[in-house]
Amino acid sequence: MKHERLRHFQQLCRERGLPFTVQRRVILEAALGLGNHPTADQVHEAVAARHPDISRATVYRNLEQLARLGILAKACHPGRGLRYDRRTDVHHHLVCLRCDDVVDLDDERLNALPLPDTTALGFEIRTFGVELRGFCRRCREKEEEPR
Amino acid sequence: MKHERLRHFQQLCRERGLPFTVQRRVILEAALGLGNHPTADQVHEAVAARHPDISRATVYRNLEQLARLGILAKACHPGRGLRYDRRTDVHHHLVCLRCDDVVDLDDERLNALPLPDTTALGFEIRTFGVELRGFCRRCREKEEEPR
DNA sequence: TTCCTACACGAGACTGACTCGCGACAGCGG
DNA sequence: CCGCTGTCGCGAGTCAGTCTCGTGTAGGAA
Repeated sequence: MKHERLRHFQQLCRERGLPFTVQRRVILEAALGLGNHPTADQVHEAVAARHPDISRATVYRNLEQLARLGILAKACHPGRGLRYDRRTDVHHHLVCLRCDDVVDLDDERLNALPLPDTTALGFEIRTFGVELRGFCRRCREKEEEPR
Repeated sequence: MKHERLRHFQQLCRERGLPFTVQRRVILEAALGLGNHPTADQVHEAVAARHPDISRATVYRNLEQLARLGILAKACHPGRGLRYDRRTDVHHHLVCLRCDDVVDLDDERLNALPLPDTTALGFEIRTFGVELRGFCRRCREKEEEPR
């Protein structure tokens, strides 16, 4: 599975004329090998264990690149880069994958979502929200191909 | 509506024996007055316009407090404090409101969610995920009342 | 009203995450 | 093997967020 994604990545690089560097490969391998949603610095640490000469900036640049190509996803945890929302009721977010803008959305059907039973996990659900990811109007208008 | 939430806040402070300071009130007003998901620094900026003597640390402290009391919600945007997710398929997240931990969840019914029509907004949905917020097992076990 | 105490506040230094600019270097196509 | 183009490593810079500590103030008691 890891292998398959490496090949996929290599192919994408070729298609877009991006050099397939050693660093890129190592960084992707490390990211795939790490479990639950690592930060860029955690990936860097993992990379540095075997390749101490790969710099932090390179790791940041390449994770960004990998996310743009859709080989990795971005996740965001609360705790850092935090924002505050004056709405505390159930509502949803449209998140632009290109410009990172977020706008609120109300939708009856999403509000009425059937919540899963998480008691087996010991998790007590208090509230929820759906994150719809895609491209906003503005970004679609300046329709450049994702670099 | 703003007034009502201020009263609600004042009442909560009283119940928990928290001083209802001028700063707290001003900060809440500012946060309610700002639109789409301001950062702590944006709130600070808005506050500073009329109250230049309110420090940044105070704004941070109080926003945190307001979120704990449930008067504001935390939202997180991609862009900062970013994490990378090796899964690019549709899956969902359990987010603990106390310790900010995030774990993956798979659920057939959530995967089959009826997505709303956002063409009127010019937004093109590519993927989505449901964020279930609540309390994880570990935090529920050290069941202290939320301060 | 005045006093008391616990908590909150302000200032500013500090930490750690992230970015930028630049000269050197390495894929890759020819 | 050569040259072009984009990437790399470095190190300094920026910015968000936190901590410490001495001072101030809300709110309850007298």
